[in-house]
Amino acid sequence: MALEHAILVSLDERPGTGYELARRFDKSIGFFWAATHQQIYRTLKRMDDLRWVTAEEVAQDGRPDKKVYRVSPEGRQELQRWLRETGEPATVRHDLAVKIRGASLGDPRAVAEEVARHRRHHAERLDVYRAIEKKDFPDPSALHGRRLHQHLVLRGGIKAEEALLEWCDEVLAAMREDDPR
Amino acid sequence: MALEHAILVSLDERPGTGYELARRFDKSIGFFWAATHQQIYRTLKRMDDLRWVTAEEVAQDGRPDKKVYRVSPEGRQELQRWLRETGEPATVRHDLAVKIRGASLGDPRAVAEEVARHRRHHAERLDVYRAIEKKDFPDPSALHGRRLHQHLVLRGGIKAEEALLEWCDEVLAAMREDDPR
DNA sequence: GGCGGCTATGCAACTAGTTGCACAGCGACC
DNA sequence: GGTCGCTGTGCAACTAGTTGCATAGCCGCC
Repeated sequence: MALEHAILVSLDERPGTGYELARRFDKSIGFFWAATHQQIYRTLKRMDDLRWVTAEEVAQDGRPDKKVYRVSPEGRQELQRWLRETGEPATVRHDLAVKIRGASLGDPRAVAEEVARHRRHHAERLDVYRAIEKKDFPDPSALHGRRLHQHLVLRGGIKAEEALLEWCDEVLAAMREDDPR
Repeated sequence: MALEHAILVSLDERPGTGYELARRFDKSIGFFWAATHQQIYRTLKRMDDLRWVTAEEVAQDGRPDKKVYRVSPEGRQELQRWLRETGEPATVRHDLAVKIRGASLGDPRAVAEEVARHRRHHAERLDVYRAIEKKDFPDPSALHGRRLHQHLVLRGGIKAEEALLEWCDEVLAAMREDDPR
């Protein structure tokens, strides 16, 4: 399970509350590891029990107290242990691929429309990634260490979305030719 | 949940036992929807309760009886309903990306080695996909209907693995330049 | 003056997925 | 003669992830 480790990486970059982490998991690190606020709160609690993080309660007025978490030495050690571990490549689960494969058992046009929807999503996502790259990494060749690594992860997102976009286009073209309306 | 639907698609192509389905999920359809034999047996049982499949018990000698499942009319209807449904794009979970992003908090060289391991895995997987394409779809432009859809899904796998391979190479080159040994 | 959205946390119940084990006979290999 | 792997099914226990709800005050909008 890598949620703990994704949280450790994120908290190491900047301490924060469960709520803030949930925001970060809606973007940035969450582009490569999805998580809801529920999961994050539960996991932070467990990590606190394990002493991988320390929580500092901060009173606020006008809103509930918040707990600012930061990585402890034990947490950093655990992260280093995990980084040395070998892991299996992520298991894939693409309902869209299953739908395409089953298209001829239902309405292929409805499936084509679903592919078009996904195409739009991937195009948007790609725009977001490219905008981040332009803004945060204007000179990629000058990068080192942490900043380099952040950029490389973003590059992975860009390459994945480009491939998905091309695939959607290929599928749409082939299905249109197979069944011209 | 698409496991039921992946099973429906697979059983519609050819009826089979839980064991056979588990084999298929180790390759072919399983390249796009991972599942263990445990999950498959449990799901088949539930699908049988829902009358989406029918089971025919076949006695064998020398080994346990087997249950050959096939899709029922209700199952086909459910599949058609699902094909018309819109779904969200798959949530991603790439521990490798998390590891790269955290590389500078541990040993970047160990992470680079992990990237190299994944690179080998993706290169192998790409070879498998290309071999299947060459063998099963020698003339892609002549395909229609079900065969076309099967090929398009395979194309998605090829494009995804190509993108991952290129990404691994980019990461390895950049990390080597950042930290030449 | 009400409604929705933001910050902030969390419980409870559910669904899905993983891991380990068990049974059982066959054939192949060493 | 024993171990390993294949076919075939399945239970039990666990871990992970999702969904719905609750609390609670603030702010801005219509």
